Parts: sequence; C-alpha cells; structure tokens
Amino acid sequence: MSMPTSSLTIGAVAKRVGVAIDTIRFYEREGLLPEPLRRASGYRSYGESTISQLRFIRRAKRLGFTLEEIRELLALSADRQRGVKAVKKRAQQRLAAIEERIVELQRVRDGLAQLVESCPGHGAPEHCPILRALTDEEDSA
Amino acid sequence: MSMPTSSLTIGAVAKRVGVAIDTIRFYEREGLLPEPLRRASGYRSYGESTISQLRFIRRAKRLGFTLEEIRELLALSADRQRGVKAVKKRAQQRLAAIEERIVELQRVRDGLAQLVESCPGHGAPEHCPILRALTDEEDSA
DNA sequence: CTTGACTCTGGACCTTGATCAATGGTCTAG
DNA sequence: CTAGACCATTGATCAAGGTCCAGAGTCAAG
Repeated sequence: MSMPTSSLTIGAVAKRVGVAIDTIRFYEREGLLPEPLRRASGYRSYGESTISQLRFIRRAKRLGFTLEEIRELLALSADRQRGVKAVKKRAQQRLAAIEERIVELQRVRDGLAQLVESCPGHGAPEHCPILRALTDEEDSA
Repeated sequence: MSMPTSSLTIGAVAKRVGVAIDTIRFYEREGLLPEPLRRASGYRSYGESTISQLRFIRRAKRLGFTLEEIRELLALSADRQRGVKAVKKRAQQRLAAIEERIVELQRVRDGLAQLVESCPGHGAPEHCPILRALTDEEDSA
C-alpha cells in the first residue's frame, strides 16, 4: 500500500506541485519541509510524501495561515495522535482572526462608501467629503 | 484665522501626531511630506499644516490606502480644484478593492468554519476534517 | 560653561515570502 | 564523449513600511 518512496528530483517535485524549485529549498531552510535524503551527488531525493506536504502548505496558505503557523501545523500534524486537538484550536484561532479582519474591513468599506456616495465629484474641494474626512481636525481612534 | 505657522521641531510634531521621528523623515524621503524649512542649524522646522498632513496620511492608511496611493492623493488634493474628481475616482477604486478582499475573506472563513465545526477535536487524525482537508489528494484550483 | 536632551546625516537592518544570480558539479541522450 | 539540461550553494535582491544606529552638531536649563 506504499511503494518504497520513488525518489524524485527537486525539479520533478516542483513541476508536479506547481511551485518553484527555489521555493522548495526556501521551505526547507525555513523548517517547513524536512531535509530530504541526498543522492551520492548531493542531489535532493524526494518521495511522494513531499508532494503531499507541499500541497498541505499550499492549502494552508489559501486558508490564510502564515508560514509560521503552517510550520506549527505541520509539527502538530506530525504528532498526529496528540495533534488533533491542537490543530482544531489553531484553526479556531485562525477563524477568529479572519472574522475580525472581515469586520474591520467592513467598517472601512462602510466609511469609504459613505464618503464616495456623498461626494459630488466636482466643484470646490471644501465640498468634497473625502478630502474633508482626510483633512479635518478632531481625531478619536 | 491662521497664525504665521508656529515652528515645531520634528520631535514635537512626532509627539503631537503620535508617530515616530524616523517615520516623518521616511515620509519626507518618500515624497509624502514636502521638505520642511530649516533653521540655521539645519533642524527641520514644521508648521501646523504638517500635523494635518500627517493625520491625513494616518487616516488614509486606516482606509487601506498604500503609501503609493496616499502620495497620489496628496498630490491630487494639493491640486485642489482639479483634484476632486480624481480623488473620488481613487476612493471608488479603493472601495472596490476592499469589497473584493472582503468577499475573498468570507470564502476563506466559510471554508474554515465548516472544517472547524465538523472536527470533533479529538481522536484519530483520520477523522479530523481539518487535517484531511489539508492532507487529502485531488486539487482543483 | 556644562550637561543632557534633541537633531542631523547616511546607511544598515527588519519582516514575509519568496526569487534570482553566479559559479560549479552532475546527469542523460545521442 | 559531449552538449545541454538539471542541480548544488551562497548570497543578493525585491516589495512595503518602516526602525535603528553611529558619529557629530545643537539647544536649553542651571
């Protein structure tokens, strides 16, 4: 159910996953990927699991995790048995952060939308609410 | 209605606006702030208008404008008469970008929320949908 | 006048997530 | 065997938005 791990060059891995060779080496340096076996020549020799790991990283990035967080997720999921609880916790934290960011952006959007709506788009700058909002005194945040 | 511009040191400006001295010099280098007058000693000498400009920058940053965009906004608003229309246009572009980002984040949130909800938080990693989502094969994006 | 706080310049350094260049060794098809 | 493709390492570079430092001059209070 698992071949003896087929030995791929870094270029082959990069091609299959759709990521740059340099990025793979970068992830290795950053501790996101384990140091691979080496051939006698020094060439990195990867197995299928690396493909999965790189896809894991890509998916996590799509979910908004930073590389720092992904490094931790990978460590947790390597633990497997003890990891599930911690993984869920991380995901919840990520979710909370994303929700916070959404709310923040919605506030910004509402403020900006209101300004845009009420701006005639011509005439004296004193009547441009956008410039006034940016220029006027009184601050409270 | 406007004093002859009171002459503030960079430190005083920084303190009043709540920004680092280095940041003010950085903005000057980056063309966000005009080069200030200098005393005989070479000390930068600022007027009240600098305070307003720095607050403008801060507000614009809060609205999600990049320094590049802010540089442009400042140029436009300096133009004043011809600027209003362009300012509105920029604000609309910014608004559209923010809305796009919100939608994107909502998609991410929904995906992540679904995973978190369906994860029991314990047991075998094979039953953790978060790890499965990150680990499973088949990709399509 | 002295002391301590402030400012000047120029340039180095930080973070994040890569990407690229230079130099040299390796592998494989013909 | 050799050309061309591939891989290795080290170190530089990028974008953004600053932050920090050294070395030297200045200012204000006592």
